[in-house]
Amino acid sequence: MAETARRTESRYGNRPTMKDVAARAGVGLKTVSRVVNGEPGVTPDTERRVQEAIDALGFRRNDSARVLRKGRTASIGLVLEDLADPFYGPLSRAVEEVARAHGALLINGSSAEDPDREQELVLALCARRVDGLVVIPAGDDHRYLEPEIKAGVATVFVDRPAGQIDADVVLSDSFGGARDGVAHLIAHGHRRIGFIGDMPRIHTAAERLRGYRAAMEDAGIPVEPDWMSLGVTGPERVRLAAETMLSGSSPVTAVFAGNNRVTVTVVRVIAERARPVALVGFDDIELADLLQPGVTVVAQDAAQLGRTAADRLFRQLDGSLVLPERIELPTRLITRGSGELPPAA
Amino acid sequence: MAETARRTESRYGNRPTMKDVAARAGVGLKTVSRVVNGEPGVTPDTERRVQEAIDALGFRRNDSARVLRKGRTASIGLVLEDLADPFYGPLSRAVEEVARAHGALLINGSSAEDPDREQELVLALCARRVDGLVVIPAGDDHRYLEPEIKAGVATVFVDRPAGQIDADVVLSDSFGGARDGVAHLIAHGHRRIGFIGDMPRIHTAAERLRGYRAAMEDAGIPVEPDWMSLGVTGPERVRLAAETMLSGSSPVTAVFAGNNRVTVTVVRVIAERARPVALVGFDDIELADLLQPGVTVVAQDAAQLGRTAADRLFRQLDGSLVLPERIELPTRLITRGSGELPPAA
DNA sequence: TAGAGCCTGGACAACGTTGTCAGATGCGAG
DNA sequence: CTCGCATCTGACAACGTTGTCCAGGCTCTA
Repeated sequence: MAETARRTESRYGNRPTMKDVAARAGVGLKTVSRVVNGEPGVTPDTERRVQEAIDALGFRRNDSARVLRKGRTASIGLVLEDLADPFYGPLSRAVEEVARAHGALLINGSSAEDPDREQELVLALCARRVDGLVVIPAGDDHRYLEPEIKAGVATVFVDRPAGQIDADVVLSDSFGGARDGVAHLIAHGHRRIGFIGDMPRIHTAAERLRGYRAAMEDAGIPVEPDWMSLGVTGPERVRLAAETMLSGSSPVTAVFAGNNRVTVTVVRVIAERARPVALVGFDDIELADLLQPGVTVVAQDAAQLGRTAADRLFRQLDGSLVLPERIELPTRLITRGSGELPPAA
Repeated sequence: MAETARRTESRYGNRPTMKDVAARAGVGLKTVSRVVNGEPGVTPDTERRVQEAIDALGFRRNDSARVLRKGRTASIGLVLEDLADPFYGPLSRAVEEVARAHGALLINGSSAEDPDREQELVLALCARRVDGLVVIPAGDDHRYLEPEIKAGVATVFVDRPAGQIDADVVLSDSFGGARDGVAHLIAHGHRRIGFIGDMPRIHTAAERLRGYRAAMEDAGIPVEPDWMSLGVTGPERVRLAAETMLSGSSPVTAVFAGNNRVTVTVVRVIAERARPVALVGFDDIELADLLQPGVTVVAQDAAQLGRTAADRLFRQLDGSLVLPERIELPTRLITRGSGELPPAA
């Protein structure tokens, strides 16, 4: 049991290769290759000898060399904003499952909402020669991807459209979802409604704001500037924004929260206040039904977003897709109480 | 603007190579390599010509070939149970950040708690020649990894120890955390306390059960068999288990939930019942503080777990680590109300 | 001005695998 | 007994990159 002897004699590079296996089994290089890949044309006896040599040496095929030779890597890249965000977990998992079904591995990275970092990541993935890319864009100019796409890297954008290039996109209906959510608040008697969202350069944030404005306009309610607050979705800023809207001479009676992170902070702020405030949030959150009152949300199906995107990716690779398309998935309003509170005096 | 012409003339493999760049720039192959890698020994004028050729052709270095030549891939693998589980998001992100700081990419996969799938994934990653592996083990026999570790693949296990091999492990103190959590319930007057956990073959589940038993024994409380329920953590089974414990002739007055998934289901069951039931859960959950009552939890720091593991991984790769070690991170009891309810009659 | 030494650039092999193709072996038929 | 064919096996090149090594041109000094 000398397992502790790790990397002593063997610094690196002395892994057995097919040549070693061939030598040990007393066969040719190609025969080993045939056995490893399950190709026909090897007598059972030879195969057994090769297999024994493989086991004895602990040989494992070097996929780098294989990729170099064959062209395809059987891996796809996923670039998203933050793996730790509960919205992206299911999305990521869904992409992974589709990849797995196609025998591909998933390489992923977080852009941290930084366009430069996104580009750096994407290009690193291209250098690895991933077969395809699923990108949740942070930046708004993706012309840097043009040569890659031309060279055959399948590409699908998710959650937000690509900038400056024509590519497959899978989105949720942010505009419609937000409009419906705000209309729901209006239907319950609210007229002074606040909107707190992500940075305006993020497409979904802009769309949801547009949905908010549309709902207000449809109802003939003029929107006051200080009812809207866009920016980073860290707790500090959101808290400040919410408290500002809820205070002053003519405070809002309801808030529409632009995404899951905003929603949780707004829930906290509202919970601290005496006067009830209606709330509808974009994105479902766990345990939303158990809060008092339950949080009404506009839910999007993150897993479905990921599945759809990955499906399209592999269909691009199959060659069964030709033209880029824009797919918009519907959202669903889930009423739980917080959106149905009447406006307080 | 003919961006729609994707993969027409170019099926694959006709990406420009260094040879193409060299030809176009009118220089030698190695000179291109030098420019691409920022190596010294190229006159500014030559460098400019090469750079122009690179841009004109849209050349991108093929990392597969590079890896084959150099030996190291600058990528590490992460195998966990389910990317969609909120516990693993931050862990995964933390590993990614450390990898990024070392210039490495992260390839990850979900084992879905299936030992075969775990092995399949790990070996696929080894075939890719990842430099290192962070594994949250699903199985309990990892001897299949021995040849890989010997060959130089740095390996760190997280959250649960490796089976049958001697390797670095980073854990949370499941035993101590559970014992403290249960002791907390006992301190608030409970004697009939239930335990609902994950499948017993999972190390953390077994350890937490052991912590539960220890706390009960320390208090001199004999444990009845039907106070303990271990199995899959899907809502159906957990719900059934909770309802069973809470009904009958002598129901439990408090429940210790073995992980985040169990906790949310138990919270739901408890919310439906008239009689209050005390609850302490392992793992913190979002919004736990806003529920009525707030959910008392034994929190572990998932991000710290990931960071610690990744750090050790790269220190193995540096060669600054020699002997496998077992690191146990402390847990933290966060009291919020649900654990402080007195036993109901 | 010649020689030494430095700097730049390029030819070539090697990494480990797979595809091509040709050689070897064994068997049955004429 | 020999030929032909089918079956199995192996030699070799190629994938795209980087490390080694050498050649040629330059500068600097004596």
